[in-house]
Amino acid sequence: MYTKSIHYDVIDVNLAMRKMTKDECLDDLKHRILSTDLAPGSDLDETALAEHYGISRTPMREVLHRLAGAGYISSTENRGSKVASMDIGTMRTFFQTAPMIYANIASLAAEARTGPQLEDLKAAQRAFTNATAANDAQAAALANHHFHAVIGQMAHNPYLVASLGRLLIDHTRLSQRFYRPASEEEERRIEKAGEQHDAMISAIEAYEAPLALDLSLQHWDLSRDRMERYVRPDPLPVDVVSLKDHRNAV
Amino acid sequence: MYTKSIHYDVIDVNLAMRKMTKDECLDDLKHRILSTDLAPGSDLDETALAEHYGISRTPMREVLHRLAGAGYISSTENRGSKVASMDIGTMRTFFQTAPMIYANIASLAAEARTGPQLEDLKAAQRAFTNATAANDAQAAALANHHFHAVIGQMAHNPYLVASLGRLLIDHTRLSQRFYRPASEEEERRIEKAGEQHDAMISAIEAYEAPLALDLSLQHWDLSRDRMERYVRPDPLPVDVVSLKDHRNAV
DNA sequence: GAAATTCTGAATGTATACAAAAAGTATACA
DNA sequence: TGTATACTTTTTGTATACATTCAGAATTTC
Repeated sequence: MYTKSIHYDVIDVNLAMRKMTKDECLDDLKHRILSTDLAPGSDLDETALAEHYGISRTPMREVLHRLAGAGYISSTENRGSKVASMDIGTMRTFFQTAPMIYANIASLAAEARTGPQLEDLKAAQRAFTNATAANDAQAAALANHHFHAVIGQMAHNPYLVASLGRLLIDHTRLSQRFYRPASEEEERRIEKAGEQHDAMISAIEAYEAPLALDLSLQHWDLSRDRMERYVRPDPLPVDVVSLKDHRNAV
Repeated sequence: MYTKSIHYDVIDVNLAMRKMTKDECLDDLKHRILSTDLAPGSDLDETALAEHYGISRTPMREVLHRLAGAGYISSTENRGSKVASMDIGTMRTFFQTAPMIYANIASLAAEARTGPQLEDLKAAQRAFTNATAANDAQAAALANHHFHAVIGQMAHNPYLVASLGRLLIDHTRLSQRFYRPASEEEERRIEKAGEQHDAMISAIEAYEAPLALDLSLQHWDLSRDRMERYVRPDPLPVDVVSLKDHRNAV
């Protein structure tokens, strides 16, 4: 999915494009929402979107309903759709819920995974490491999303996968900027996330459920650290004058 | 919702009815699926349904997509929709997942509930006791569904509610026949379920999260017992002859 | 007679015209 | 100036005709 990702010039985003199929349209909108290219809370005009994707309003509306069902957008009767918002309440709930779901999903995945799914997972991990190596933050976030979605498939639990899908939407949007290392320390953390992915693959491959669970919790801790560090960064220097001097000195 | 429930003669189910609004259609289909009036796995013909509800295919398709998004039905491209199936694998997963979600939802509900929601919950419980008192198994199952859905709203956690919604669909369908007591013992169990509901209401009202969690686990145990008893009933008597004698003696 | 192929029909999928609802704008009036 | 109300515009919702797809029947071929 993320290897054959759809590419088109960002400049062209608001111009009509050659007839896209309904599924491509669905995938493209998902990617644009996950990458926060479409900001949380922004309005979606079905006529404009239909024109943009070169399909009529009927299938466009169907796509929007599917996105609403999966939690990507929220629609109100007679008042259109908007990209799912991410307010402070959502974030709190997210941090509260994610570890439990992730851990259980990982454990179930290690119990129920199939061979082909394992190959998918390894492919997703390759895409992830490629993206981080290329410093492509957006691709890395999407590849990470896909990696965890595949683990969800492995878990073979439609109930929990419904939660997981919604968690991943917000997780990916939150972490959108994290894979562009701001410091050596950050770079080391991204590296570590990749290593944790590899460890999780091994545990799942060996059907070691408790280990997979434990690793996924460690992975969550790392991810949470980075999100907290982003939400609550180091405060700006108080002594602005000396900072200015320092700048001038460069 | 379950107090002003839609009534129409069961005989009329396959005849066209006076123009229903889209939302009514959605609710009616949900009820018919939850009550297993529409059996798991059965095919849904969108043309026939549209005619039945007196709306055109466009809004009918929208309703079907909404139902698919919520897990009531599953649709395949170019091959229509069918009521979500309930195979042995689904059941296993259900029993595996339900207690965790229910318990966490109950705990969160006790932390976050609002006043109006508490009133909704009490109303749902009244509907439930009325239905059991009237020996209306179907109404009881739907009222029970609503009761737990309201607790889901209280929890204020869209991630877990996505799981809960799907669990409740299967739970309600599984327990469809349970509220028609087959014995005094069964009657006592239904009574106990109602008492547990009351205890949960009190815990939630008092913001006592750990208690609500514990009560919901007890409630689950009872529910699970009854489902197991249904799936694996007492074996038929081996000594058929003596049974026959017994019957004749009556 | 069995297998493959081509029809045929019944369903789903799409486009478009029209209806209804909401939002925005201008005007009248206090 | 501020408010209310009627009108206009924009956007969403619905119906319907048409296109496409798929499953099964009929036909052909070996």
